[in-house]
Amino acid sequence: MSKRLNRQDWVGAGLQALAKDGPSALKADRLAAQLNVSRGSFYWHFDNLAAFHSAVLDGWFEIATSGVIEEIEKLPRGAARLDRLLEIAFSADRAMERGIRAWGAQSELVSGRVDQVDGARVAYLTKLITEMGWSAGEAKDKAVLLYLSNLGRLLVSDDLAQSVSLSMLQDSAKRR
Amino acid sequence: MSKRLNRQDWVGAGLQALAKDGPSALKADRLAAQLNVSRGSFYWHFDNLAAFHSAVLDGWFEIATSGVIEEIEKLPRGAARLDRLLEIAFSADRAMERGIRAWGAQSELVSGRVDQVDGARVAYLTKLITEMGWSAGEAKDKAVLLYLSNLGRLLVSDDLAQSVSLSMLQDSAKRR
DNA sequence: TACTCTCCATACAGTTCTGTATGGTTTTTG
DNA sequence: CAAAAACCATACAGAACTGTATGGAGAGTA
Repeated sequence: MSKRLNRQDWVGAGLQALAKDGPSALKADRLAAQLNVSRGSFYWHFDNLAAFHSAVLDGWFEIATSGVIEEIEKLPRGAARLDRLLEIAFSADRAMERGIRAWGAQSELVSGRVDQVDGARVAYLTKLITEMGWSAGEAKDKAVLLYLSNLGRLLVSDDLAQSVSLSMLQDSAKRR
Repeated sequence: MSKRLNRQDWVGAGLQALAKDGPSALKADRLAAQLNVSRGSFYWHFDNLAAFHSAVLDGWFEIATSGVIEEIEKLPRGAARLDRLLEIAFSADRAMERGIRAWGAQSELVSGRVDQVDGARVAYLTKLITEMGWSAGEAKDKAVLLYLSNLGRLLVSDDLAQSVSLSMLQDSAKRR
């Protein structure tokens, strides 16, 4: 019944496990059990755990950054872009973000990559806010606060996260 | 030279290790090596790992919440309280906060406790902002955004964290 | 059909941990 | 000082992993 697996299947399972159970779930052992295959399959697709981890990180990078920016850049320049970006960021997978950050707390390599992503996101956000007419300095400040509060939202309980609305975030970037 | 250890020593070492290397450092094995004793000591002070973890969590709770609120409550009611609270929150141990959240991503028990702390902090912050003359609704919104942006700041790279100043946060709660 | 990739199972050796059992060594106290 | 309490070392059994080696089974291709 269950078909044969490829690299993508393993990476996908890794991302899912990371979101659900944290970085300690990123083991060949457990993933194999969950996918109903033996570790033989794992070690065919990946040289070792480190190689697998690197692939998972790449998978997240694609989902969390490249993919999003590509989508935004298709929209016409203006308020619509910022709206869409905030919408995407606001509804991001909280468990995933949690898992990634947790992973970063235990691996320099991962945290370096995460910091890089944070930087890129803030830079892009700053650019969009600048396009809305704010000065460079104001835009940077607004972008940072906006990003940090949304990031905080992603890392906090469902309950607390739901007490802040998308419009509350949008307002902080638009109101003059 | 190195004296004999008590429970507190172990808990302290645990908190330090958590901040430095993440939750995967919370092992009897490694901590013992680091403290230059054998695991015999560990298992004399704690029944098992779970008991130790619980003690570490209690230690964090004390530092991160009770201790702070006690200090604030000694100050006269008014703006000074909010200032001091934000000052403390702003300069909190980022590595520790990272470690705790990372731990929470892998343990329901821990994340439950963390959510509880988040709730208590936001509630207290709301109270202080209300005391400054804002309506209940406005105060709650301001408190949440303020808390989330500072939390985000604690979890992000040094570089990004330093791009937001304490006064930027303070302003968002004070400006009319 | 035969050959060749791609994918997987199994068995083995080795590492890093947990928890228990037992006995020894300090430190405190009556 | 003697007994008790607090603290620690060592040795053992076992769980949860990693990585390697080897022998297949399945699907595509000449």
